[in-house]
This record gives sequence, structure tokens and C-alpha cells, in this order.
Amino acid sequence: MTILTRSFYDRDTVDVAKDLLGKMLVRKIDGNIISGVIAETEAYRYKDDPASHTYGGMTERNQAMFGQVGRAYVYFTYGMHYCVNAVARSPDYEAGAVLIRSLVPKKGIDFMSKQRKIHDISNLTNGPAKLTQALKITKKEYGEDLTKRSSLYVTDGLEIKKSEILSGPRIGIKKANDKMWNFKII
DNA sequence: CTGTTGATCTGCT
DNA sequence: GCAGATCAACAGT
Repeated sequence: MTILTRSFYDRDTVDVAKDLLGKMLVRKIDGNIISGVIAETEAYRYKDDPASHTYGGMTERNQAMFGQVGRAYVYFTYGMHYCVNAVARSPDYEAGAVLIRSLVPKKGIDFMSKQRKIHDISNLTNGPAKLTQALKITKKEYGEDLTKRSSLYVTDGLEIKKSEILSGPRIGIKKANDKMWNFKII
């Protein structure tokens, strides 16, 4: 498995969201290797996207989305949940990131079960806040470099054909529902 | 400072 | 289907 290079994230946020489907998200922690195939993503941009955290400018919380591409943007929401994004945008664009919504567990299923305190594999990482809990991703991973063999990175995975990608409106948001920026594998 | 809202999940009805 | 957990950003006072 080869790690995706910085240039992979150096393109339009929506294109990167599509291309991340089928790739492997790898987490190294306490000597454990945990990995899963990315099965669902959402693109979030900037001024043309009222639903994005960055709409309205940079804040202390969202500054990672304005920073170097290929890094992790982790945010806290609803008082108890973390969600993880990969910073991605074309070079002439100010901000953007891809929310990783769902994984198919591959390695480290024992570790994930322990984190989530459940044994139902199909319920382990099928939601944005579930997968961060399963992979033990917190604000410590804010800004982690996904293009290096660090504690969190993304590698090559399955080949996904265009006909296998389903797009639709993003889930759980009320603004900008005309943007079909949710992508998943059939 | 105060009140509202939210890229969520769980558990109960 | 809906309440509850519980916090950061933001708009308003």
C-alpha cells in the first residue's frame, strides 16, 4: 500500500471527495494497526457553501481548512462527538475539506470493538462520529499529516469505477441542499 | 455575558 | 420519531 501524496489533495474539493472513496484510512496507536476502506464522504468548501464551517471566514476552530492540504481537520460538535476531515482544495481556492462519513472495517476490529464497547461490526464505523470513536481520533489529531507514515494517514485501496459512485445531498444539514456533494460506494 | 444552533449518536417509544 | 447529552461558534445585548 502506498500513501497518497500531497498532490492528491491539491485539487478541487469535490473531486478529491469522489476519489477518496475506496481508499484506506490507516490509524496507528499503541502498537495497533487499524484500517478501513472509505465508503462515504462529503465535500465542504468556502464562500459558495453556506453549510461549511468556513462560510463566514477563518476562526480558531476551522483554521486547518485554510492550511496545508493533506492534513486532518478534526472538530468537536454536539457536545460529545468528533468528526474527521481531510483538508483538500485546488491551489487557487482558499479553503476546503472532505468529511469522512463512513468506513468498512478491515484491520484492528478488536480494538474498535473495545473503543465503541459493542461487537456489532456493521455498526462500528458507519457514521462520522462513530468512526472517530472507533479509531480514537480526538483533537490531538488536529492537523495530523495524512501524507506521512504518522499515526493517521491514507493509502491506496480499491479501484472504484465512476458507475459505482452514488452522489446525493449532504446529510444532516439544512443549508445548500441543492449541492450534491455527498458521495458513497454502491 | 446570554441564548441559539448544529457536518451526531444513542436509547427509548 | 424524538429527547437528551453537552460544547464551540456566533449574534445580540
